[in-house]
Amino acid sequence: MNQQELADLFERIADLLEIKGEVIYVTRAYRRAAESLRGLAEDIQVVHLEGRLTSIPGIGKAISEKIKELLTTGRLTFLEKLEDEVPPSLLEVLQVPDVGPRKAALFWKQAGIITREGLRQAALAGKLRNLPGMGEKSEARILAGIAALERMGGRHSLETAWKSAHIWLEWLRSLPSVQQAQPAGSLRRWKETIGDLDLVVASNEPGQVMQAFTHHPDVLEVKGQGEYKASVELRSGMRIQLWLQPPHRFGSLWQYATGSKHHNIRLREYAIQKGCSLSERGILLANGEYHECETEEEVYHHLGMVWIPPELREDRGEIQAALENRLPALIETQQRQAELHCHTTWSDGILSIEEMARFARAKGIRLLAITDHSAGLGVAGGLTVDRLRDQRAEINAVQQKLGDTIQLIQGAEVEIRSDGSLDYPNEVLAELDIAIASLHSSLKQPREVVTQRLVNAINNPHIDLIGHPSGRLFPRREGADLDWDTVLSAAVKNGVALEINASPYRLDLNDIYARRAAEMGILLAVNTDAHSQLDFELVRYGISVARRAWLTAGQVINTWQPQRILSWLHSRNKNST
DNA sequence: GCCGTTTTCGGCCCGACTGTTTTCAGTCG
Repeated sequence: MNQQELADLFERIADLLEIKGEVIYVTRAYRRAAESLRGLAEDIQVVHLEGRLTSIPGIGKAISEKIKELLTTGRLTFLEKLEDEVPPSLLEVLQVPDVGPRKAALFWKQAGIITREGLRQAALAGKLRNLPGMGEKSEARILAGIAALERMGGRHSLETAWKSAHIWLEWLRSLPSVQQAQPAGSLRRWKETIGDLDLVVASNEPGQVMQAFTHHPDVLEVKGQGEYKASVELRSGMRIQLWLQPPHRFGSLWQYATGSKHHNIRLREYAIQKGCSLSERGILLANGEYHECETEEEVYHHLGMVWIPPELREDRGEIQAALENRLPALIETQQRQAELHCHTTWSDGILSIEEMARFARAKGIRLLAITDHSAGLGVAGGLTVDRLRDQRAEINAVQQKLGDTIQLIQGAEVEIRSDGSLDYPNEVLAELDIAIASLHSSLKQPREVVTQRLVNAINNPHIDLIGHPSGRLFPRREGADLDWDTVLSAAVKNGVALEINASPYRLDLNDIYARRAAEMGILLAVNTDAHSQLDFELVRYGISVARRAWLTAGQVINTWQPQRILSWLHSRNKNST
């Protein structure tokens, strides 16, 4: 059992306890522990074996005992008893919008409802309206909520969300009563996937903005609307939440709406320690005065810390670091100088080597590695050894044609076969300027097997970089169940770099392991894995993972001068021969 | 249930919005 699964179980316990009626602080403690486990980059087994469980924030005596029981027996008596008391199927009722723990308990205890379908039937039969605190409107909301749940496509990719957000922000900015419109929420923090779009607006005529927003032709339904915020569902199924404040309070609003929730809670707890109270309206000082903030910087500065980049606002130590003025100088997109992973018509790309090189150059890329697939990946039309050698001639020819405006090197994305061997023999790998090894198949192998495959590749002296290490694909394919401690240790030992694949459907390594890797001294590479010219634009998504991982430019190879990258690759090759 | 340069006990983020209420509870972010 890994920490993600443990986190899911503790969330489950929190939900069930809440329905049962446990005091809020107990359930909050379980949620805090779950969140902490999700952000843990270390292997929980190792933490357990070294007796360090209670050093994890939010995990004390009681929860650490439960973790021990789960890790040693695979079961948890406490949860089993709880599930006897509270029907677990109530968790699907809890997912219905506007149904929280109190309502779920009400439906269960007073109407015998324990499933979502049961809830739907009861609502259709008009049996909910007579329950205490319920009425016809609440009953209708529940039916609408169940319907929404069924048509909602779940979370959106970062790319989908940003494309939509840009259109809406442009539209909002075109309104005469809007002074400022900005992205907020998980979008602005560049989380891997996005639920709702959160947008914030500064305006002195909030009523006009609200009116225009809720009457936009793309709006299917207005879910809620007040003076300061509105929530709508679009015809596309996406939801948008809009927050409004006058310009002199915009900083407080933007800070609040950006989150994360855990970051805000931590920040507000800190504010209390300092004798003030923080909210989306401003800072309530000890003397009773309200300090309103026009900018986010004012909010953080007032609390005695530097402004925190949104990507870091996940309650992973950023507030302490900001107080001590030791936040990293995060990598920026425009610092990218090299692209080390792309495909051409030689395998499954859609452009020739020359076309890719020209487009890369236009994007400011000064070094481009052509890394087509090896033969083993049948679907991608991978290169045999003979074709690989032919390709070198074409790369040289294009290099000659383009002169010193861009440096081209030859690499390959070498398949790690299901038996752990590599797709090219060592003497062929040795001829390459850069060798990337990637997993594409047999990702469902048991942890020890799939981990060993990756470690074999890392141990090969000719491999420089591991491509999209876990192999995950949003939204469908889970990554391999890797033993990350083993993988990262092998990478450190061999000086092999790990890729942060920038495709919004991969984002692999993720932020948590990228941060851990960098802390261990492993080099990272942010690559787009481009198959066409448009894919070069995806770099921003990869950079967002790097920023969420607290990375500086120096830790990411792609920001290095071409000459430095070549020296690094050269030194690796020399060491191995 | 967790946690502590104001506490090992007594706290635990804060406000907007909705519906059923007539002053508030529940949900959400």
